[in-house]
Amino acid sequence: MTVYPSGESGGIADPVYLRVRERIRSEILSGVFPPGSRLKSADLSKRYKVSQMPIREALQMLQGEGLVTVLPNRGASVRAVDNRFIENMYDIRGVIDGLLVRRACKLMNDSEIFELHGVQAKYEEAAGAGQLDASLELNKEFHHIIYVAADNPEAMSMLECHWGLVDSLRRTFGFGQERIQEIISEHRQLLRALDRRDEELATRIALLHCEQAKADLLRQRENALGADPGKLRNIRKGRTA
Amino acid sequence: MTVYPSGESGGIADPVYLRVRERIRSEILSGVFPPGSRLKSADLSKRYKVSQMPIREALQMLQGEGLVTVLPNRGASVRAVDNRFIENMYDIRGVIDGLLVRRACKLMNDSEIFELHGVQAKYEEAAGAGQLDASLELNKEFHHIIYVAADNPEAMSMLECHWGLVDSLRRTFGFGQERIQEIISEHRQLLRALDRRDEELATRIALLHCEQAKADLLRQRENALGADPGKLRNIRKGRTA
DNA sequence: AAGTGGTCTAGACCACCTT
DNA sequence: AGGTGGTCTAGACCACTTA
Repeated sequence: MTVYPSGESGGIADPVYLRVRERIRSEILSGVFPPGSRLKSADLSKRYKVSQMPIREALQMLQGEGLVTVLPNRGASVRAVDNRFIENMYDIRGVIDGLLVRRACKLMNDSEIFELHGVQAKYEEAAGAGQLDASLELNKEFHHIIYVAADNPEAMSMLECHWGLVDSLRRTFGFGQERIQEIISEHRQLLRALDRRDEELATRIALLHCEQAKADLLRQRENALGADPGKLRNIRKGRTA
Repeated sequence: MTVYPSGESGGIADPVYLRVRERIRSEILSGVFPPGSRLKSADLSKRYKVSQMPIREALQMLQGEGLVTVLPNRGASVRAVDNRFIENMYDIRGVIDGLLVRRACKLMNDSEIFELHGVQAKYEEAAGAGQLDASLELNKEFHHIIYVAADNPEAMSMLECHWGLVDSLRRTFGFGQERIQEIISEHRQLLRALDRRDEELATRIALLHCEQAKADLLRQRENALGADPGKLRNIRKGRTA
């Protein structure tokens, strides 16, 4: 028996095109397919031992995530995951998150805010104990509750679509020393703003939260690349594999 | 010889999955497939006389536009294009547009702003002469120049992805009497803010511009549905065709 | 346990780029 | 023209839903 974890591709993704999507994404992020390289369906077909169609689908979805570019009759190529790309992603994230938090602030009832406090408590516990997986999950849950309350499924799916990418980056580069404490503090500030129903403040904090996350991720990435210079630049605009 | 009109699917879309996408989109918007109805690839396959794979692709893309929902192993269904949906779309549009205008305000050089003035002049001319197609096109060009200058291709493609939908809605419901004059006025205000490099003001105007567009479209739609009540509610949660 | 309908495969087809 | 590689088709396969 296979169970889908409530709509997201969070756990074990059953259909081939979803599994292929995961593999391609992780291989792009780990540098197997360098920026600019072309992703030919025939190659990938041999590599993953599946036919071309699921690969096409996976590539389309990855285009939705911003990781690849697909042109009609011309195939797919890897979008460069450089500082600019990460900044762009987080800038988008920031404004949409702000939008959703603003609306959530208007629409959430007290019991939902109470639930949020509970998740935050569990998050602080897991983060304090240094459990990365659990805290990533709880962090996701924290924001998810807000997104659902904002009652804008279109915006929510945009954000959650990018979450896969952000998650992968986080698992690759980790968090800075003090970032966890900052996250906790920012979440607390957000909770306070929600408690007071202060839309302006809540929106501002959400934006700031994304700015800080962006800055931290860029720092972490800078460090990782500085320490291990060959890691993501093995080939410049090279062949597929 | 077939020529692609500069990357967008603006003109004649060659590959089957793009043509199918256009047809499904227009049939959803014209009410052939009512909200909530399931889109079965086998049915569509017979209807359009193509095999299932291009249809799958088209549905995936339409999911990206927000028009349909696709669940793994469970197929696609039509997202309700109701007031809430339109509001959500324009809310997203507003914040991303704001983001791009803010950055464009920082990054644009004088010649680009000059070009913008030129497009605006042509827009006012076409709009004054009541040329709907030309003015829609020039309006698109106006915003496109700003988006390109903002140097955030990820955000730009999100916006332009939704443009197809907005365009279809506009062609269906048209503009309100005074809306064209408002657009001209709002564009002029935006130009003035850009001339002065006033980021805050420019961002605020961009947001307002989207709010007004949203309000106008909702009014137009309300009128159309009021005048012709059966048009989009022929079936409630009905079968496919 | 059968049925419906989504997914995958292999190979043919055809658009675009190179010579 | 030839080659590469994206796209399309038909049918088999298999997951999920009905009875």
